[in-house]
Amino acid sequence: MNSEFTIAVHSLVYLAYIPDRMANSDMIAHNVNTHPSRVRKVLSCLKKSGYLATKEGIGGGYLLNFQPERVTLAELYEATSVGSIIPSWSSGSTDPACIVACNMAKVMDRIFSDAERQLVLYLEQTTIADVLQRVRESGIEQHSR
Amino acid sequence: MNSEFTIAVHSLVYLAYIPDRMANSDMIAHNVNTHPSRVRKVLSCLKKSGYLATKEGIGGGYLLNFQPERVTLAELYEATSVGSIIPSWSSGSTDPACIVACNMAKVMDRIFSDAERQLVLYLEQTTIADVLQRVRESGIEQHSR
DNA sequence: TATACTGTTATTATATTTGTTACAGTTGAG
DNA sequence: CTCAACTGTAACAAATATAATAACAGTATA
Repeated sequence: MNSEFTIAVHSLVYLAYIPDRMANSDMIAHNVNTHPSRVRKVLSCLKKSGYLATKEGIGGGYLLNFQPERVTLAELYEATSVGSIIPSWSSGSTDPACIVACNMAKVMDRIFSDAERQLVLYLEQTTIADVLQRVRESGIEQHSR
Repeated sequence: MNSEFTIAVHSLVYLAYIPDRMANSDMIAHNVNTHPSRVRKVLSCLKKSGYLATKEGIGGGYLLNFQPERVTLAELYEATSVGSIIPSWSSGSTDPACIVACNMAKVMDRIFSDAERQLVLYLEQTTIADVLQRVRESGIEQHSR
């Protein structure tokens, strides 16, 4: 799985967490632990999909453009990483002498596509608000020990 | 997703397809379109899990050790590629100043593990015999055009 | 007009995946 | 017994994918 999905989810959870729901790429990159440029790349994509507003110039940054309860991980997967569970390598050949050799790639591709559909169905069950909630619960566990 | 899973499935479908259900790594590698050594690596793993018998020496090779109707893709995924949909990269840091930064990795890891469980559930629905059937149907489509 | 941002591209570094070679160990035929 | 044909495995090389970094044009705002 593509780690841009992780960066997208983390960034949005972080924005949902902070009071004014706004931060620039430096702050997000520091929280996510990657390079600001990578954050900008992922978030510019989420902006195009309408999940974020941006403000350029002094004091600007990324601003959450949705209710955390209304955006699911499935949407973010589709926006950033669709196809990423399908392996780039395919078996078989176009040699028509063996139906296994020449049809396996097609059959496996179908299996992977369907698997991805199942994955998306599962990701639909979790919203950004849910993830933030889990983060908070993790924090509580941590302190109570 | 790991392509060893693809190699495993393709190899077993091929063995299930050929009449005597036996072939050596050269024949399988040629059908799969990879190196015999890679085939041996994957299949030695499947042998350990009991899906194959091997015969060394002249005329030897890999022999299907199960009914194609009784082995699911889930088992092969577990044998060859478990964990492969979980990204190696994790976000966040151990810096305790922000609960998002320090708990996201754990929360995401849980999400990916659950996603993998869903994937396995899906793969349980398909057997090697089903895949072979689909290969045969692809072949029919191909000829009827 | 200077400054602080985003958006984007290009480049480098690192990690992963795949291909290949090599060889020890095993089996069975002759 | 000996040779040839296998598997099993490790080591290495090549190719590819991923992540980090740098650079800079464009834009908004103080």
